[in-house]
Amino acid sequence: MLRVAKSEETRSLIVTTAMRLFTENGYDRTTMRAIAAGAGVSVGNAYYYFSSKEQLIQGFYDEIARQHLDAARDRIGGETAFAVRLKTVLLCWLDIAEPYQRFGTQFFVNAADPESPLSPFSDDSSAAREASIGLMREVVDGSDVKLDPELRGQLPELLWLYQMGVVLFWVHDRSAGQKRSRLLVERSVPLIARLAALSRLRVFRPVSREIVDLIQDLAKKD
Amino acid sequence: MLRVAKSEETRSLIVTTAMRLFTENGYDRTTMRAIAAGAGVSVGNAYYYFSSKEQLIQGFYDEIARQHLDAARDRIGGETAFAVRLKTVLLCWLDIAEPYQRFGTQFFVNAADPESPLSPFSDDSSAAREASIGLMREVVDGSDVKLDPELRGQLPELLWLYQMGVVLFWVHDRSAGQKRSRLLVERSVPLIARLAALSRLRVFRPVSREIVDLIQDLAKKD
DNA sequence: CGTCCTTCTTGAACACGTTCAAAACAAGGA
DNA sequence: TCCTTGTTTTGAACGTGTTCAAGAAGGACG
Repeated sequence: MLRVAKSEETRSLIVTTAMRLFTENGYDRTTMRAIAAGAGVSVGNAYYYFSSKEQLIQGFYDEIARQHLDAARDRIGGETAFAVRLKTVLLCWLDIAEPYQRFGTQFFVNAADPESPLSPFSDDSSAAREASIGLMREVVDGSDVKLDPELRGQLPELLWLYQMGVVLFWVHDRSAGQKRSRLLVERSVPLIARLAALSRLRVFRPVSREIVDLIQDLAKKD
Repeated sequence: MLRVAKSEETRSLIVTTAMRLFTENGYDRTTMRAIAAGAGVSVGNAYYYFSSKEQLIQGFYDEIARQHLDAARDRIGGETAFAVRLKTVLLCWLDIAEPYQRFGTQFFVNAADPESPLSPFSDDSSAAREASIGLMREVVDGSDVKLDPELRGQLPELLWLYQMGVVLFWVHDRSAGQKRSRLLVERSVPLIARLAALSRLRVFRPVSREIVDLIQDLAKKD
């Protein structure tokens, strides 16, 4: 199948060129014509492989997610404190995403569109979403945290939502090295951990139960 | 100044036409050429009054916010229960925004761009944001809720953030009459109220104090 | 009335994302 | 070698948001 190899080569040449230009000049200032020219193909050819300009960044997004999963798993190995595990995972994401913040912003703008396949809530993203939630499950299960057992099953999904919140903050973060986002993580993680621990207290239980129920009800598609 | 009156008339004719076409056909499918033609002016003229297509919806957004402020104030008058007041304000927003959900979605996509003046966190939106936070302050102050006094000052801002979360959910909500969003409000408001009340408990105080501190530190521009 | 100045208005032109009919290419079979 | 079929590639063309040089309209002042 020399044919297939050649085809794959063209495709990857296009996406590589696109990523380079996006990081160099930003998403908006990079034209499809420039990408095609840079890759030495026609503009129509780029559209033969990618149905839109937006589509071009999906591959890039998957790449970041994959890197994060690997690096985070590596870094939390051995650690048993819940707060440390969670903090490590989030800081790790900030580390990996840092070089791309400039055009990452544009990505998240597109992702904000509920109709877009790039939305973190869309069906198209479900694989990536499940993987991220899975990582949060490892964070919980690999730790020695004591929890209301009712909460335990739902916590990974809640933590993923919390992570989406951090990402939202990061997108708006214009501080050097995204240090405000780091500050947010450093100081909100202990809070989360504390709240999770509080879930076992009698006064708190009805609240955490109701949170779990509500999320389950909202998740129902009806 | 007949001149000024004429100018205002043209401006408002353009924005009215735009709103009509947006609601009829959606944001993307409404072209600037169609808006100009519908208003009986040239396309360049539309750009004389509005610097971009996006800008055209800012006026509309202000309109919704104003309506919400009026209606919500009206509806919570007399009521003293914190949870009821909060719930009323949020349901009121859902009522008012309902007819526009279809192209409202597009608005919030644009608002997701941190660079956009439409972003709820931007300087350009600060007036509208302050007004919304002010409404939340009325919700708190007009109620008989007992709170950790440290939390009290910050709570309106927290509630505004919570409202932004509800809006984010609403944007993604495809259920009939946005009943999932209503469900979210109905059931999460009591939780919020309960958590607010818990803020006075000794075990909970360090947590609520730390939340207040964190937000203050993040608000510092440095 | 004529001359300036400001405010509005025009529509052609531009750059971009995207589409599509046509061509070029590759590989098998006659 | 020549045809057939499927894949890949091309670039002109379309529709869009946006810009801009040019002009029209409406006073103010001599």
